[in-house]
Amino acid sequence: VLAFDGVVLGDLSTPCEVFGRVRRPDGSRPYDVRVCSARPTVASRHVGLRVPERLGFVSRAQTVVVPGIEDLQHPVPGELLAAIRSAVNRGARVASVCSGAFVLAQTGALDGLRATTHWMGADELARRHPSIAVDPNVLYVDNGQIVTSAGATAAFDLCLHLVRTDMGAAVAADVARAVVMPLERMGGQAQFIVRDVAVEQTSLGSVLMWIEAHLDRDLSLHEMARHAGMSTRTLSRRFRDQLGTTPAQWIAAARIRRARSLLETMDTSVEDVATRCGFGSATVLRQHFAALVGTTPLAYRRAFWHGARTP
DNA sequence: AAAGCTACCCGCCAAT
DNA sequence: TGATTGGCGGGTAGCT
Repeated sequence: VLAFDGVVLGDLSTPCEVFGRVRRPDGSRPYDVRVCSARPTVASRHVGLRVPERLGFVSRAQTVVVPGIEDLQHPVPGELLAAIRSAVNRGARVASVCSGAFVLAQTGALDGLRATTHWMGADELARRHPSIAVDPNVLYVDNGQIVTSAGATAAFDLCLHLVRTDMGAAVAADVARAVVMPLERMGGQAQFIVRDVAVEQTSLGSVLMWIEAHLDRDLSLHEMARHAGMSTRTLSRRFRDQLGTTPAQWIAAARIRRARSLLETMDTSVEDVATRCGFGSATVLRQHFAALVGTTPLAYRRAFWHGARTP
């Protein structure tokens, strides 16, 4: 992970946290995360940092992360660009976060590729580098060797995506839990993952959408498998391999998302919400709600209500 | 809150 | 031969 004067602190710390917490099933750590900079200390907006590794270490990295810069007008040191460029040339994987795409673009590594960056900077990036196809509407763009991601929190998605391609979905799901990935993305992996071409092409993409559309039904593993055209055993395996969860857990998370949405906008009883989400009873809803959201349905409604009250 | 019971999950193995 | 699938069974999480 590169550091430099004017680095965006969150973009720097997120890869450290995510990759640093990854564990294989046997407990070992697949990633050795190092922060590298030209000089031993760098200044970020709110803090000063003492950085353990120099840029020379970049030549040993398999993956190089380029965090965002606070000021797009500030010139990027040549030695930093040189380190990135040589990493690209020897085939290392290079990923930019947020405005880090501007740094990466200056090395020429993005020329002719699709890329993304913070949406506020998308136009500027396209203006400075006309040969880059800038897409501001995605969380990240994976070109294989070169990866770019959008604003701050998309760094989580980028890192988890890389962990998933390296280590598989189960390991990625574990680390997502460890860093307390927001429920929206974690439980609702439909939105997060259906966008992902690799997964969308597999059989699960359509099954997940079918499930989402029939959440209120009593979905048994059997029924889902029949609809998916595979055995229950294979379906379970698919969930573990591609989503890192079990069918039942995934459905529960999807139902809770639906429940939250209903609680925010509809003034009906918890019992009714439970029925509409496919939970057998309000008790079951409360149990899952506590486990996934951390509160009770009514407390959640009190905090997040934004519908029209109907007497 | 307790208890019985269903169905889920996953390791294992034979078959494809 | 290696990869994938589907069935079996036991241990149990979760539902009634």
